[in-house]
Amino acid sequence: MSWTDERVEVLKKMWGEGQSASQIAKELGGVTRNAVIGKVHRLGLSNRAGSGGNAKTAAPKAEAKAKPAAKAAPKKAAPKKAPEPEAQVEEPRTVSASPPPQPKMSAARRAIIPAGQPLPPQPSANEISPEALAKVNEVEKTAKKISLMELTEKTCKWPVGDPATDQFWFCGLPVQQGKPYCEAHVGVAFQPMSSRRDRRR
DNA sequence: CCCTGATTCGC
DNA sequence: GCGAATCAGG
Repeated sequence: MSWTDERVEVLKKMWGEGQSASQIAKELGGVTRNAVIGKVHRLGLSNRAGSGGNAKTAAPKAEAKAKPAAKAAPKKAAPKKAPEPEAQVEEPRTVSASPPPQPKMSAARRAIIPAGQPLPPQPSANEISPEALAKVNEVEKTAKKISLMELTEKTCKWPVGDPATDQFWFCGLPVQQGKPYCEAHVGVAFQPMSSRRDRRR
């Protein structure tokens, strides 16, 4: 496979949307996530925030490790510094009861839900960590709001709203590994027994 | 172990 | 230019 204009376009789009390299690779097909990342870098759009944003995962170390076999001598050098001040841009999300835009449904359709997942308990917003709750509220604003049919094993299955109304959707954000929910919802779904214990305060 | 992106370097 | 191998981190 080669990087045709169309494929590059998809790459750019998805990367811009914050999709992970592996997701993009799967979507495109015929390439690995490494290829995607490599391409991303060569295209010069390594960081997603345009300006000011930094890849938080960039920590060049200058120490070689034991190589398994005869490999080239490692050269870790030229660390990049980006002294740019962060410019957090808040997007005025106008999410009322409007139908969520459905950008596109494509090859992301491959995993059928086993139908085994028990529905999560509704967030009885009571004794959950204020932080976790705040986070969830945040997330629910930016959630993908997908429908039942759109659930995959990799989409957060946290339900929001009343199933009896059309105000019902699933979070749909990328799940925490191993969990059925995204990070934020894992936070409220799985409470340490300790925290709910002495709620009698 | 699952994942993420970053970097290097032979091709 | 490409991407596997590797690295580093969550």
